[in-house]
Amino acid sequence: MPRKANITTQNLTDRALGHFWENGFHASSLDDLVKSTGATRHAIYGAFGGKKQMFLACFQRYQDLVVSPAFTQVEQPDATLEQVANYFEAQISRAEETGLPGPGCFVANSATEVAPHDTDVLAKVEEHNARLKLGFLNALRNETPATHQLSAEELELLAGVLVVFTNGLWSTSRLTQDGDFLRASTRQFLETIRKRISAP
Amino acid sequence: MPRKANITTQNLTDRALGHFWENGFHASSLDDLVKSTGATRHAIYGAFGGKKQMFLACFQRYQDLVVSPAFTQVEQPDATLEQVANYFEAQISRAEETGLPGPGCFVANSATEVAPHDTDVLAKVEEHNARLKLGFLNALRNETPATHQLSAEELELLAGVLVVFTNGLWSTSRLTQDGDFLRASTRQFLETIRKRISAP
DNA sequence: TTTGATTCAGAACGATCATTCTGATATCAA
DNA sequence: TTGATATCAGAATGATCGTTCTGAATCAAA
Repeated sequence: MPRKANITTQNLTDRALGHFWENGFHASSLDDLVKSTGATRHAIYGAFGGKKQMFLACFQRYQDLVVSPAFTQVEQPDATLEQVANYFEAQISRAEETGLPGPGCFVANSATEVAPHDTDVLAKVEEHNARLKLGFLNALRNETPATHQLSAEELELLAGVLVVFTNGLWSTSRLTQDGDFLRASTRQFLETIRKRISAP
Repeated sequence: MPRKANITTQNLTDRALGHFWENGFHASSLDDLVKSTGATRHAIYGAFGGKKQMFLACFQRYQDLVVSPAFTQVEQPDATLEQVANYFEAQISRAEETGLPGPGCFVANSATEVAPHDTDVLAKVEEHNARLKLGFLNALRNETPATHQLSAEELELLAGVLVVFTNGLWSTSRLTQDGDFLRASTRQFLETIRKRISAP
């Protein structure tokens, strides 16, 4: 049992998250993490076992801290595209407060940089994308009028399209400094989806 | 003037391109590049001046070798969404031949990994995205019926949506081994766009 | 063949990487 | 206070990084 616990494992994770989020895995050195967390190397290795495990802990923390609070509304049984729009707005305004161009999405960044070469990260990324797809599908179903225009397969594909767009959007948020552009793109996209699933 | 030129600068670039494309900038060491090109360090530094400049040369080579051949059809004055679909199909089938999950898009990868921390790469990424947007806008205009439903601003935003989707799609191609999923997603997306710009 | 420039393979370099280790310091039970 | 333990700051370690350098091999022109 620890005698002193000035820095908890969760605090450590919270402070490291920002650095991994912004710089990715390879460009985040242990020195950087020591500086940004204020913890000693000993503490980091004691808490996680290594840089990689620390990264995975930050991944999980990101989902709990950033993804879930904004996305649970999409997963509600009665959610529609309005909740999807709220989810996008929440993430865009958060990015604006932090400053654009921003770090984008921790998961999307990991998907391109780390996941292709690391099965652990790949599994977590796919789990995240599956969650997004399920939530989007839920909203699409509720939005679709009773007289379905689209088959179940088409609806599922559309949910996948939403996931693809989402990943592209957070990628864009690493480059643009214009939050309103992200907002307008999202609105156009959702308008397009809405027209697609509405009755002709 | 060189006495011996077994390996030209272009050959060097071609061979390094694959490694940077798959592994990104940070995870591609000089040792890796020496091995994958078959050239000496001396040759690499003589031809480019450093790892970073070599990366930029590969970036340009990627555009000439991969992007332009598939995208010029979208930039033709009479191009429509059919050419856009052909562009996607060309890239997806190329990825399938190379093997999925694949390296995705060199530019999209660089956009998340390198561009936020390097102004040179950022400029090239933005240039690429601007080119895509212009081409997509061209196709959207030609596809739109004479009695416009959408304003010029909306059409431009839609072109931006296409760019966002594109980046998300190539990101997905780094994770999935199912080319038909990419195809189906693209088809659904383009169907959605088509319905959006068609008369009601 | 001799010469002089060029490319070669690979060693050398200083910096930095992730990881481990070492005393000194701080904390708590007694 | 004392003694045991946990955390501290930072040095040590071996590996690897990007870059430069060295001497041998290779070439075209004399």
